[in-house]
Amino acid sequence: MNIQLQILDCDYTLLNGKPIIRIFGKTMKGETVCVFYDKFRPYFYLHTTEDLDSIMFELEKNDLNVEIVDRIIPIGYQEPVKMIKITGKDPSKTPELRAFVKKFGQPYEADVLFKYRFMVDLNLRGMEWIDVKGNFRKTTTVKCKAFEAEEIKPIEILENAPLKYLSVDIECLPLEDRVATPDKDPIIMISLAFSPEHRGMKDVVLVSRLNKKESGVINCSNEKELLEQFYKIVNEFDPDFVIGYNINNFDFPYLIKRMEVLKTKRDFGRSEKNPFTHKMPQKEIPYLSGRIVVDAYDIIKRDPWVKFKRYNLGTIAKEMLGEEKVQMGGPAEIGELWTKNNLEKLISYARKDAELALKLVIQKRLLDKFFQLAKISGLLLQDSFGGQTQRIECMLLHVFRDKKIVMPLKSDAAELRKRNEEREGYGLKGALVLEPRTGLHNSVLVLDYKSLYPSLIKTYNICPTTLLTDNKNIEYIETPFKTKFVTKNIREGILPLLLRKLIDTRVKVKNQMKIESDPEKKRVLNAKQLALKDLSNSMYGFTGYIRSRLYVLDIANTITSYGRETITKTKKMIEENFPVEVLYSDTDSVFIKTNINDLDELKSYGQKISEFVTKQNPGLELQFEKIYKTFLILSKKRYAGWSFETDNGKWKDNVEMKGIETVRRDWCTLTSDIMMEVINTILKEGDVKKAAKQVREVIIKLSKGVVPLEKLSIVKGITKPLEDYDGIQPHVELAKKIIKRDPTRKNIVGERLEFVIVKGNQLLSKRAEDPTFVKEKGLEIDPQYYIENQILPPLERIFDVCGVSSSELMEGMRQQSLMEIFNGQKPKISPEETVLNAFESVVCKNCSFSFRRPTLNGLCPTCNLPLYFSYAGSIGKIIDPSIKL
DNA sequence: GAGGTCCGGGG
DNA sequence: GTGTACGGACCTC
Repeated sequence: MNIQLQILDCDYTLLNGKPIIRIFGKTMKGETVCVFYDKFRPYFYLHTTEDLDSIMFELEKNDLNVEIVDRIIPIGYQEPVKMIKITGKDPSKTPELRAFVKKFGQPYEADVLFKYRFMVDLNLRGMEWIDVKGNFRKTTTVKCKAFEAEEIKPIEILENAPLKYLSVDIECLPLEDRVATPDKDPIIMISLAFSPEHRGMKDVVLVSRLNKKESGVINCSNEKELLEQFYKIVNEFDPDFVIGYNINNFDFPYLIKRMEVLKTKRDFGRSEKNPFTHKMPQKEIPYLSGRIVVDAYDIIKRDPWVKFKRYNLGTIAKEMLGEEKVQMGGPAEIGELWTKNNLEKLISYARKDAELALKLVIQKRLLDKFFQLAKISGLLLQDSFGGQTQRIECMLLHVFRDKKIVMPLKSDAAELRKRNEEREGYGLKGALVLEPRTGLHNSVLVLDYKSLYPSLIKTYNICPTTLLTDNKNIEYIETPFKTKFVTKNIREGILPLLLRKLIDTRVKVKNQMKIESDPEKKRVLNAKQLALKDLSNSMYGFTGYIRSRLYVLDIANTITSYGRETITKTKKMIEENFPVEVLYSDTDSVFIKTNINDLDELKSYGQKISEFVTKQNPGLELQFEKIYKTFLILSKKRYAGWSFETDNGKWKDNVEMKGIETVRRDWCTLTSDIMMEVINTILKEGDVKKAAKQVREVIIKLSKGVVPLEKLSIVKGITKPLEDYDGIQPHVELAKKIIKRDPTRKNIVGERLEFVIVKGNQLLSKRAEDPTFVKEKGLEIDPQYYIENQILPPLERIFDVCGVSSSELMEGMRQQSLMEIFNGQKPKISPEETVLNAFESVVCKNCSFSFRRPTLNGLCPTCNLPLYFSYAGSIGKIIDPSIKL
């Protein structure tokens, strides 16, 4: 008979020293099935320059199955060579075998995980569907139905099987004055949330104490029973996904340790595999066979597109779901509520946390992109949460197999050392970032190359497999880095081929998206195109990543050098053919200053420039990206702009900031507020003087002590016992004071302390105080600290490039009394005498014509009258034009 | 700015 | 499990 399954997980077990592959999957009806397959053996390749026959003889003597095959070595363009394919019996013995055969030559693919060896060979991919021929059979080794396979084939089904999600959150009780440690401190509650409902429940809280009966709560007589109940429910519900918030780093390791301590069953995966964490030097990663562990925290934190100030569940739930956690005054309150048997709040707190983690994953569709990454790359979903390297490796393995190319081993310590040394001497030169013309500018166009590196790889056939290392008489392209690659006519590189497929598919998917009306299907398509984009963009990094299996520094350097050449040429081409100036450029984008004010006109001008450049650059496409009506650039990678982009034909504006942090953990909200205010004034009103005034007003408010304490408090966490801190830090000193004042508050490790700096003669760090304490005692804050450490440092650079020095910004602050500054006016300077130290343009006051650079004789070409420098709305002389030219 | 170190989330 | 985290912020020189 045949069954069809969606692949959730894959591993193997040994039976009589032989491996049996297990594929855990789900049928369209929602049945969990484990497919057993015993016809697959571990193997790898050996390349040697010695006599093949004698080595074969030697290997056969050791009871190994050997065969001579033709394979291509991927680094450097070359023809296939003879290799020995060595087939073993037990995958776990492969490292031994690999070490043994190293004396005969170079092994290939001898460190590919057995499950992936199998999946690649049968062309199977995580979350994809398989059609299996075979029969159901009885087994006790897995907890679901078992199916003995004769034949396994991939099939194309777009839908997902019905999947089940379980969210888990534990609460524990620190017994002593320290963070909860699993070898000593008990778990008091386990909260579970189900999707779909389990026996009519959408959630349940397990409590390790007998208490009054309540719906949605299961009382257990002790912690051991609590763990047993948990085990029972997980197996009954049989989830495909086990979800949590920071579950990888906290809940799971803690649970496992407690189960060990209390000697309860721990195999809550779908097989009886017992230790279900991989022990790694510094970290254990939970792994449940047959299920997928999903840590919402991990996924949200790693999203490169959305950044949050903090990643605790409270902040994330509020920002992403608009929901609040149940308020709890830290671990101390948990202990207190538990001791006083006041469980109502504690239960709702636990219940809410599991619910929030579940909602994040399901409502925010956190898994969509990973489903697609698994389907495209071939990784199991569980492994798709990791880094880019594994994804590329897996994709390459699939293509390499088709093309009879072998995958090199991962680098060992010696190889890594060598690469590190090579890097130091030889280096990997990155992208080109041009020195910007700092200051405030108007009417700036942003054009950029869409996927520059992937396009370059495709266009120039850049790949380890096409790199020409010796002088063969063959058709090739020489790159600006002086490396040579054979042309596509000779052999299409694997990276170019993969990228071509990824990019073409992405175009197709995006077109499908446009005509798709079903929002559900559209969402899946969108996840797919995002996954394709992620994969295309990470291809370049693979050749330059130090632990890469295809580490070829020359290739990484070739790509970046092509990038640098492209952007340099682009700038030149634009400035030579259009009356504009390229203000700044980073990697694949150019910022162009124009004299056009109308948005639509600017856009079509931008398009005209990009078309012009694109025409002269085969394989590459420069695109109009957006307009900055005003653009303030401080330095490389640090700028702000008032952006205008079209959305369905309408202009949408936004104040954007890149590299300028307005929000930082170690800044108080007053700092963030004033930075935002200043940048907005400068960008939207073009009024630097007004912005400076806004700063002076804040300084005056600080001096008068009228700024609310909430705006001045800084938050820092106590992460370790106080005696372990070396230097003196404000929040640590405050912690000491707090304990001195209130000895019952011993458990301060792990708490986040809020503090303000107050006036006094002591060292700064000794003057940190709790805001509530400051209010109670009527203490005064230290304005000098806030001005010098919180207000001025982030603002100085902004005003500096706008031509206002920090002494001007603080003008008179030290000499005059505060009231005088508050009321006083700056002396008036006639426009002709204004001194500027940067300029935007040169203007003629007579005909109002403006130029980008001064004329040679300093006179207006039409009126023959002296020209003036214009900057941020004022006209005047320039202090030292050579600096800014 | 290069290089080294600490830290995150969780209770 | 054919294994051995990671990326960013911060500090120091």
